[in-house]
Amino acid sequence: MALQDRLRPLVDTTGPGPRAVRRVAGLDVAYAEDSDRLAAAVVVLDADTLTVLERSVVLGRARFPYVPGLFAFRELPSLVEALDGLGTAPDLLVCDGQGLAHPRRFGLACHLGVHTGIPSIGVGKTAFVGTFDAPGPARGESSDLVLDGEVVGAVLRTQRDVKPVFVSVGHGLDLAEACRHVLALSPRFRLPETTRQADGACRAALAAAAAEARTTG
DNA sequence: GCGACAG
DNA sequence: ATCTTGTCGC
Repeated sequence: MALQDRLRPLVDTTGPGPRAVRRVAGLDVAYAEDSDRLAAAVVVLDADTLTVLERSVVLGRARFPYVPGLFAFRELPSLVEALDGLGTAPDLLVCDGQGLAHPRRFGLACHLGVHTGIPSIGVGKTAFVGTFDAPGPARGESSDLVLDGEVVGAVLRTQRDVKPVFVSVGHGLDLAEACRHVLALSPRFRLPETTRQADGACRAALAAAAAEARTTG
């Protein structure tokens, strides 16, 4: 927690934002049911066509338990390894989890953004902190996610009549721009294409590793 | 003190 | 996160 408090001042919550977003990366981690095995994936998509440009997946093992508020210490190490395996650095990171919508305003998206220096966004499937009103039913509508009287994120409807996602700034851009990107990345499904691709990649890798281990014995 | 709690 | 069982809709 002290480390998060120390790094928190390094977060840029306004930024000019990434100049030109060409390569957008989705990051996610999958865990083995039993054992501490995990697979971390970073999938880079063309921001315009949303087609996959590159994938980087690493197998590893959980070295930190899941503790609400300290989530980055569990997933960040493996995600950084996967990022290092990329041929070209992405222009934007879309993380599975929260950014500023965190008890100390330093969720996984902030941590990854500060660590890499790459603009980042946090997209959570459920709320972690804060209060909010339900956003309107239309795609694109949103409401403020408030914590201690401060707007720490947005509850954004990416598909009509579908449960909204929780968007918060990670690093290097503002909330409005973050929501704009998330919406552009979610033309058809609730979750951004980046998140969906990363989720599929790490799960596939974990399954492949299990099958290989099974064959090998 | 008790319950909640990203993934 | 992961599992389970069933339902709804394209």
